[in-house]
Amino acid sequence: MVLERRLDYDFNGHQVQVKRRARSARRRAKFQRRVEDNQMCAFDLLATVAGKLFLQEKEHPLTSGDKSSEKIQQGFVKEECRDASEAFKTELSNEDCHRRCEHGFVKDDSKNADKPFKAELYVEGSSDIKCLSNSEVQSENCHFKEHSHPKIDGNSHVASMVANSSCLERLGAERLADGKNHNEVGNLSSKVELGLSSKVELGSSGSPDTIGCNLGGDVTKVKDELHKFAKAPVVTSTEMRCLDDPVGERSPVQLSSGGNAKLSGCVDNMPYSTLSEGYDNVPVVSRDDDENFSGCDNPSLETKSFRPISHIGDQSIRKTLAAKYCKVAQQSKHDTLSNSVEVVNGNLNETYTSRKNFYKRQRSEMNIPFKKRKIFNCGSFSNSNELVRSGGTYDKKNGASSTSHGTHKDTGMSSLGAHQYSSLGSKDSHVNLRIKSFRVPELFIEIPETATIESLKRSVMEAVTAVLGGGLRVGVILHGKKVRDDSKTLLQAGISHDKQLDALGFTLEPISSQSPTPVCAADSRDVPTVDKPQPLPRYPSSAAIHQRNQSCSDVFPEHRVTSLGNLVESDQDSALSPVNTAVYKRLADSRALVTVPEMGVQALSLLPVPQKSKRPETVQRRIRRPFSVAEVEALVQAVEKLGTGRWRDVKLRAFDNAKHRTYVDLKDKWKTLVHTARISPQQRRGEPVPQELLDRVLTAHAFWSQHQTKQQLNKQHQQQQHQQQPQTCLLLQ
DNA sequence: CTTAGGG
DNA sequence: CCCTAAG
Repeated sequence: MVLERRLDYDFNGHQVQVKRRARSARRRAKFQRRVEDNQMCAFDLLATVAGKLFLQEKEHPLTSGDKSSEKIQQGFVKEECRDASEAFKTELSNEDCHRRCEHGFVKDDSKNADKPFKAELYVEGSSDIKCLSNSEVQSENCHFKEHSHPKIDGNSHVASMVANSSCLERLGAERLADGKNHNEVGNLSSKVELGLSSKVELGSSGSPDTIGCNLGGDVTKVKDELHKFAKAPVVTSTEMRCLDDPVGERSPVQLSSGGNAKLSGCVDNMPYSTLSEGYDNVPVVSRDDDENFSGCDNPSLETKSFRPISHIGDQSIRKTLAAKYCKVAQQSKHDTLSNSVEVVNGNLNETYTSRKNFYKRQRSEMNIPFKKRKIFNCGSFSNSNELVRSGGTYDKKNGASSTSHGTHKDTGMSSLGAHQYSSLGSKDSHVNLRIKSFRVPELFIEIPETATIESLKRSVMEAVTAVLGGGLRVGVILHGKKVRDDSKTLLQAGISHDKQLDALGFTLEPISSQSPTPVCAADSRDVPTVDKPQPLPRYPSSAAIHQRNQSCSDVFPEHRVTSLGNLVESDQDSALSPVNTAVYKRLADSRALVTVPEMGVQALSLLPVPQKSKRPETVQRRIRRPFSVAEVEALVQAVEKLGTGRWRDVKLRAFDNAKHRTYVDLKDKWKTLVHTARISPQQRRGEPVPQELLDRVLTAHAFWSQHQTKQQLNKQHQQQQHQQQPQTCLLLQ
């Protein structure tokens, strides 16, 4: 990719420069000057940030007390920046990795490969543009508060970074691209800023990156949260992504670098648990410091939430990422499903090159197009939607308050949630179960930057309802084990009112996934009255949908009505894409439990994009959905029967229900299958396809190729004959 | 809209 | 997967 290459180049260029110091004194001197300049800039920036933080601190005395501000002032930014750049680099190098966070960016002139790249950060409140050289931006701790920035020129973007003293935070700065680089990631015409408070964590090496913003926090109100989210200022295009915090509480945004990124030791040393605690209930919304978290009903919660933010020290600072990609990966063993909403915006001009294509795509499927990593920023915010019910009633208050006293007994899986309530105690003892929260699996939302907040809200709502209504099934987990036998009674399964059901958990899983995808956990001491989920057929059909709805309805009756089964693709396949959710061990504290199975996210990431988008949004690339073995099997079978060249028929015959598989996809898959079959097993990637299938692929391919050739020959013959015949006729006449 | 291929 | 040229 051009962009990546270019970025790499920049980075490399920097490295090169460093290594070749001796090469040219002049160059060195130049570099030096630059460094100095950058340092100055960095300090300026820091000062600004520090000032801001200081203000915050004042505002939120609770959180004061860290040395971070001091550090910042002292210029401890270097490390962090370096980390950021490294992370960035790492990310760039990993094409498949969606997680990208932005950091400073290159405003590069391609001509100056040798020079360190310069990143420009725009800090709110400061009219100056700060320039940090790559090399300069390194420091162990950087603490920046998020800032929003107006875009300065057509291509410039704001960079905002906030780091907290705990070192955990990190953020990305938006990258500025110069006018020439339209394809650069950083090149966004605008930025959407979701004000979410979150904590940004830098993954330590080996961990996946993630940027997440935690949305609401406590549990309870998906809707509210979403609404809040919607209220966040959307400046323009950006991809936003939020992660849920595994714990179920608001979590910080995590940014991790690619597996290789070297992060400063800070992160590693920082006990996550500590952090997490500090971040609990971080307010999701706010765009700015002074903005209050309006959705909070619970005072205590509110207070709590702010604490982190205000803290310079160990709390997170909210940040805005304007960035690019952020792949969320949250999940550690403890994670729950990620529910994140991803809003992707792109630069219209760039991305949207063809309206025609856009429509085309829309017509063909409802996939979520992903613009190639270029253009978009992401902001992520995770919305942990939590539904709290007590006695069947949706209870927000409890949700909020429960958090405070929440005793979480982690049993294998932590408890996200449910607290139990006393049983009603009747003859047939009932189990009252309270599910404190559920996380909504990842959602992708595509929306034009020109869309209104209202439409954004609607889109999010639709996405959420679609998922809740028809894209999920409920799983029951007891003592860490998934209860698969749906025919068992609760008692038989070990769920009774007189037992402590600490280990009872529920999960929301994509219907298509076969592996357990715990989404949420609940713990209850009493017996749950909730039904158990039923395994769905691999190929969900209408029947499957039914089931889904039913199972969902048990848990979320309120959503049943809105289920938009149709919006959700019936993926039979299921996605198997290995979730990038790598494991985040650091998210330790999590009370949430959750293990994230592979397919979970993917299946859920269907994008409930409004069918008729009023505006063509940026064309985005569809999400990648690797073919499952079952799909391959179906494909092979169909091709064996129909032959190559009849992809539409193949589609109808074998993938009629898979809306996300177009005949072109099938054709492409066949192409890759043929290729795969021809290469050595060692060279194959992805989910291994049984050799037997590959053999059939080759056989079928050979057969039909030959067939096709013959047909063509026949055709030619016929044509020749036809041509001759008329002539003959004429002659006869 | 489908196919077929290159990217 | 995307994009397109050709039917």
